[in-house]
Amino acid sequence: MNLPPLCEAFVLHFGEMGSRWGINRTVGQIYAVLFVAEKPLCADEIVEALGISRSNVSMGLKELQNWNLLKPKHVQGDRREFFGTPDDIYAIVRTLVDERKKREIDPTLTILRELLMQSPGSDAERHAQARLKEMHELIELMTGWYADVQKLETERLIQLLSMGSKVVKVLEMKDRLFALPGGKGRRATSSQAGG
Amino acid sequence: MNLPPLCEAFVLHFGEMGSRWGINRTVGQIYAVLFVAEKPLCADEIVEALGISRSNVSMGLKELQNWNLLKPKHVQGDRREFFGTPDDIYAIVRTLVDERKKREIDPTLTILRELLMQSPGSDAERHAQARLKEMHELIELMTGWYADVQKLETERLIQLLSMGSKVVKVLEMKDRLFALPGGKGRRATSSQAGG
DNA sequence: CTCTATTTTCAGGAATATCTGAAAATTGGA
DNA sequence: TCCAATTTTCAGATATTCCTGAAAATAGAG
Repeated sequence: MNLPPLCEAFVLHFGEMGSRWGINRTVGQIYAVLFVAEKPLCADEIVEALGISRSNVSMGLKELQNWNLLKPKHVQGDRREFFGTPDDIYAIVRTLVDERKKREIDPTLTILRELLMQSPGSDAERHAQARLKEMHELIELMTGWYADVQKLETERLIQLLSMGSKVVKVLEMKDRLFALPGGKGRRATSSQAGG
Repeated sequence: MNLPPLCEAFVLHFGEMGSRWGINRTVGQIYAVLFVAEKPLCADEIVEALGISRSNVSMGLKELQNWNLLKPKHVQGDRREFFGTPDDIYAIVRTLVDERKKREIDPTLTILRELLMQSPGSDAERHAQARLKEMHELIELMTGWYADVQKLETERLIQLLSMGSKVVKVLEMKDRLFALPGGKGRRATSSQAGG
């Protein structure tokens, strides 16, 4: 590997972490190199940096492009293609989450819905369905939250995350100010997000 | 595989998804079986259900126990050990996130902090550090949010998630009600969560 | 169109990860 | 203590994933 020590340390760690996330170590390393690079790199520069084969880089870049994680760039009068990562790290995370959701969560929701439609043929299946229903509702709750929060501009998102659970305090305050007739027990257990 | 069709479909899908998450397919299947089971199962019942070797089940269960994802149960007058999953699916997700954080995020934060302490020896390293700083701040923001939100009781958590980005509306309202002297520009860009 | 730099593909070898059966270890009861 | 049921370990077999070099495909310049 042919990188400044600091970059190398990061690249190695990132590759390692990637491999715990079902991402090919090399692909993780390629992304790490591009992430810390000062400017977009071409395939051969990545080969040079990581000391892996050209074909491996090609496959890795293709994989990353399938994930929408790269910004390709063409240089005038140069036939090679250069690649960088988005400057905005929030954009990167949004893409990552979107893609993982598309590949893993959405198919799971589909299966769960299919299985919940079936009429159970035994107590075992009835019980399984009850469990799957819980899972389905939880996933819907979380993806619903994400879909909503995803629309926020970064500034607002940061504000929201910085607040953490303190928003609950604000909500309580709101509830007190505009006290509902029903008193404190505004339940939100089921999947409805409520208008 | 020896399971009711509905369970089998779920188990297969879950194993498949697990393997995309860096989790051994079989381990995922074992958890899926336990998740939908009506009662805790012993190792041989899992062998029977999944059609895999006894030793494989043993290793899988050990793995799941390392993740704190199982509820072991002993039956009076039976030497075998039985395993179930927590009834509360929110508890399961909390454990999952906690463990993943411990294994993946925390070490990453450690590395990032180490690298940010170093004095850059070149422009390349200086630029890399700037990038790593962005990443570090983002991760701190997210883990800070999680640490905070994690403390909420499930009921409150559901309420919070159900609101999604609507809390931002509430925050705006709060800001209007208690208008700060400085006007609208309360910035929250840096890592401080603000008391 | 031709030429050449560049990228992509892919068969097969290398490296990892997973799984199994057999043997060892553990454990609770007699 | 000893015994038998149960669990765990682990070396080697199997399966999967990853990587490479060579060959094919692509694409821009002339």
